Amino acid sequence: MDRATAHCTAPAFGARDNDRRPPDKLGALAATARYRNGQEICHQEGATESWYRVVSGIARRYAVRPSGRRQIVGLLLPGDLFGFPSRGEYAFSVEAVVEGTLVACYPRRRLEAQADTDPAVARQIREMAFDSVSRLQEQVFILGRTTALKKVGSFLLKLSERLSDGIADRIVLPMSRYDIADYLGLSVETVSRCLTGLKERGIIKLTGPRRVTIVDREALEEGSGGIWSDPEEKHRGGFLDRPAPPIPPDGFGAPARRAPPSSFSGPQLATAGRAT
Amino acid sequence: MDRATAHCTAPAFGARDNDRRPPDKLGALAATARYRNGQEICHQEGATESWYRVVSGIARRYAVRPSGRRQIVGLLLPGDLFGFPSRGEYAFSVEAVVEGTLVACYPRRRLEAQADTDPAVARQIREMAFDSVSRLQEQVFILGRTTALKKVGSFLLKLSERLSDGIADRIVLPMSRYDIADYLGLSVETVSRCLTGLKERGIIKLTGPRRVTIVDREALEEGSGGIWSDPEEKHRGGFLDRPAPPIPPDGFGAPARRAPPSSFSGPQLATAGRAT
DNA sequence: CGAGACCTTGATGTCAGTCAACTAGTGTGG
DNA sequence: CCACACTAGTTGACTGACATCAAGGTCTCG
Repeated sequence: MDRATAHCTAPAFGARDNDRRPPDKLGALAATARYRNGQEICHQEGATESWYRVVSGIARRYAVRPSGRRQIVGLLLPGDLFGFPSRGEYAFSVEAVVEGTLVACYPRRRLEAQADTDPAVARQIREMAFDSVSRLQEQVFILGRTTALKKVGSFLLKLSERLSDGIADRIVLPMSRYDIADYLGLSVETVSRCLTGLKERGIIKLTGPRRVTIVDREALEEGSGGIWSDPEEKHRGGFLDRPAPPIPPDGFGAPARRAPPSSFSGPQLATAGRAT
Repeated sequence: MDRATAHCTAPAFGARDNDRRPPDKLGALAATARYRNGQEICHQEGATESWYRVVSGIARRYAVRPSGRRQIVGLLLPGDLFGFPSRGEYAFSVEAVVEGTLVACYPRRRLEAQADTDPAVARQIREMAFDSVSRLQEQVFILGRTTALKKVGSFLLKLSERLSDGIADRIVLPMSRYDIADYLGLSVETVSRCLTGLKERGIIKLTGPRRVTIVDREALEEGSGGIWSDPEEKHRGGFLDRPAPPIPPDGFGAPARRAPPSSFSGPQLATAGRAT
């Protein structure tokens, strides 16, 4: 059985749309389907004639490398649109992460036709694409972190932001350690160690394997490294400087070296553009 | 002097548009400006009332971490649109990488108004946003590579793809090693070592610090790791298995372990949604 | 109970970051 | 002109963070 529980219901959503979206103009064309954990939603994203949107639940966009290593290149949360054409040769698959993930499926052609006639639809699609860009940039930013601890920290923050509407500090991880590892480009063991590391520093609490409570959000934010584009703002090192695991008093501690190497917007304008 | 050489000329482009884009509907509103190497194009991307588009030259989107480390989160090549609103708290700056980078600047409101009346404009903006998504996904994919060698390999491939219209195997690196390092999340030294490593394996040639010739593209592609979503396709290890540096016959060599760990589309459906 | 998924912890090896030294090209000023 | 400073790039030695390998623990389900 493929797409086992797929049942087509026309509008059927807009009811579950969980947040601050504009009134939905896309609903009319939707066919929703429910997916089980691990079930494939679309095989070659972008190659299909459909666009998709997560209504509830969570999905992952991934590729499997020749080595057998799976890489998760994106997490799709409620409200996220996916499936639009990708120019590159890369093609990713998407599958559900949590049981009963509900996905709306739109025929691309008809949606685009509708966008051509109704500017509001066009605008909404545009904004969703912008959202995608925004999220991907954040992800790139997270992946660019230097240490595993910071990656995991950033990941928790982002998750809490998107899952709990920004305030509640109790997160239920929707995915396994393996998923997190594949998402952050780490090994499972490292992810596990980082979580216990954060726990030992008193920054988070682990009440059950999947339940995380953020105790010291500020430390987490600092430790996860800045966000600010100005070198001036904020200079503390972050949670890496904190007491560290109380029992084994080894030093973590961020080196925090490397001054902006050069070619910085500064005065040296003429020297710059030579390039051989 | 800010934006030193900025001179406003109305259409002024479409002439330099370098590739396979649809006939340009956006030109009429543009004001173009030329930037020097290292010069800032926009400070808080997304916060401005303008959208930008690289006409010629190259720009980098970056943030500076509290540690002083600069992180490049995107490379903007000719044709790329940037500056659209980002939802997250992250704000990146954009500056020119090569001398004389030409950037078109559009008033956001007027462009959106035009998109509302002209579906072709709306469509074009949409496609540009999709392109952005596509490129960012590729970048995430590259950043997810495990080894530095693979990252650099992927980077070269992507660059050759985008800069030389896909065929020519001679690349002129538009950026310094520092930039590459900050882009790939590596140190300069590692980037340098990787390039010489690839040279010693006979995969590329370095004719001058900024001039790279891809000798064995296939090896580069294999070594940089797969692209395919099916575990079945392709199983060779890539250039890491190759003779390796002829003089120091140490073994690199890809471990290529880790089978898809679990929770794979498999039968365990009921267990999944528990989360505690 | 046993099987299997999921998670954690420990020991060990290795890749890449760090520090340091060196080369080369370029612009500056005595 | 040459000394000097500065930037870009390369290479080597050392070390530390993370992957890997291995073992054990917990929970759920059959």
